Amino acid sequence: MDPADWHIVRSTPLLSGMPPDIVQDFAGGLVARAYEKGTPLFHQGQAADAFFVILEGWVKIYRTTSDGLEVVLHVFKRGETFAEAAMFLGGRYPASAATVSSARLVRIDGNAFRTRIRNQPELALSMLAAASYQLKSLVEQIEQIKVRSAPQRIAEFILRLADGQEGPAIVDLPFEKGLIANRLGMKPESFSRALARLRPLGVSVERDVVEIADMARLAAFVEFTGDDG
Amino acid sequence: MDPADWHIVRSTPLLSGMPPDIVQDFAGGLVARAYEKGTPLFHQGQAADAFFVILEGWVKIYRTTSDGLEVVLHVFKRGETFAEAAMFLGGRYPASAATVSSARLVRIDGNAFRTRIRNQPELALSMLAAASYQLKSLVEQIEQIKVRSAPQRIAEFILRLADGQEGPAIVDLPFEKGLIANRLGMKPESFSRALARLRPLGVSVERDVVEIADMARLAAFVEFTGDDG
DNA sequence: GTTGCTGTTTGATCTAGCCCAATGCCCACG
DNA sequence: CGTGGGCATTGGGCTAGATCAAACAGCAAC
Repeated sequence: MDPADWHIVRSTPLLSGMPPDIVQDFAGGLVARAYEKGTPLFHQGQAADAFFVILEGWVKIYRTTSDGLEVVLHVFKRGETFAEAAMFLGGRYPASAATVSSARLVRIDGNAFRTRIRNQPELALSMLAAASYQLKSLVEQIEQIKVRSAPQRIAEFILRLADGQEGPAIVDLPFEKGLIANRLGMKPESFSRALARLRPLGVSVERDVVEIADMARLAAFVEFTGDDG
Repeated sequence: MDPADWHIVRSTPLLSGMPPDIVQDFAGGLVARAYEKGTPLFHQGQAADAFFVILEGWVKIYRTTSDGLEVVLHVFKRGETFAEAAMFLGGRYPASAATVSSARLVRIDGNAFRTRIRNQPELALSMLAAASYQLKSLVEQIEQIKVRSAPQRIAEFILRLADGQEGPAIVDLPFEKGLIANRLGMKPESFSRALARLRPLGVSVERDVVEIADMARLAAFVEFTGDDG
């Protein structure tokens, strides 16, 4: 854990509310570890005894149905924490997690963290904030799956990647298209075609590099129910 | 608030973790109130200054999109609390709420509750439990929308209503079919047709009463991806 | 270079569920 | 006891996206 790593850990929504001395107190125990792409971190149903901070790379949260289908619920990125709500309860993970790129993570043990919280009510407040943020994001995701078309969902995804840029922009797709497709609730073939359908809106794709002529146009497209034009 | 009401309030997951004396302490402030069917309780974007306990009736949580479409995220029933996570943060409600039947609710003020929590870390733990339960339920909902067919989602809904009964069973649909349809992510027409398609599995419908010949058969149907019979 | 693997694209077909519209059923109200 | 307004069902046509299948590109190992 070098200083840059520390900066990331301290700036997560979960821990940023933590008094500095408590964070320091944590310092000794935390170790960053590198994972290869595709490493499983935990499985749904397992005892939830830890949560994670991502220093580098991407991690997917997914569920496997009884007949082997995989549904990706979320893909977390550098600087985000995941599994904290499940861990906190000391129950079981409701979904599985695995890295989707090579990654560096910090694993934070649940027991240690829980006992700290009992003495630090303010910590619980940050936990609640984090949980509630997740809640909101899931709520939004449901809305999107239900009311947006495939191209709109992709457009929205790209907008998020470009994160507030204006005018023309270039973004890299951070992981395999098949995974993005799953995350957006569609099949890889549909993703490919839907992405192609964004070309008239000034979106061109070369391998995993996406070039957007005008962000505003894309944003407008996401908003409209797309009856025509 | 008669004793039966109290029993309900005390047995919510959120408050059951609360020490009895604290609950007593609350007693003075709480008032049950009756609402007509269709009464809005709060709107998305409003300051989240309270949460609710349902003593009687049903409440829907929904989002209205920019073009007026409504997506129902959840329908809560008697004995459940809602909006606690949003309230707790003191931020804004991420969705709207309205009664879908005549109802009796207890409204619990956020400020009062928040200050109590600061002194009672254990309370925060129950809050977290509640939040995490919601999280899990949303996660499951996303999985269902993505991988289950319309008839399967309905079957699942019925199974939940019948809550563990075995063999033959009879259940009442608790509110309008259109609302159930929305909650399950489909149109009323689709709901009607999909429900009819469950007849071969021993499900018959008469107005809002559903008769199931064999719960096990329905449960099996939900599991299989339905490639064929 | 060749082989093989994995991920992506493209094509052709099929279908679940949406849209639009009509009709029917029930209950409330005069 | 009629009549009107909500909800529910039914019908027909349509389109988005799934499915099945094949071609294709990049990359690693040999």
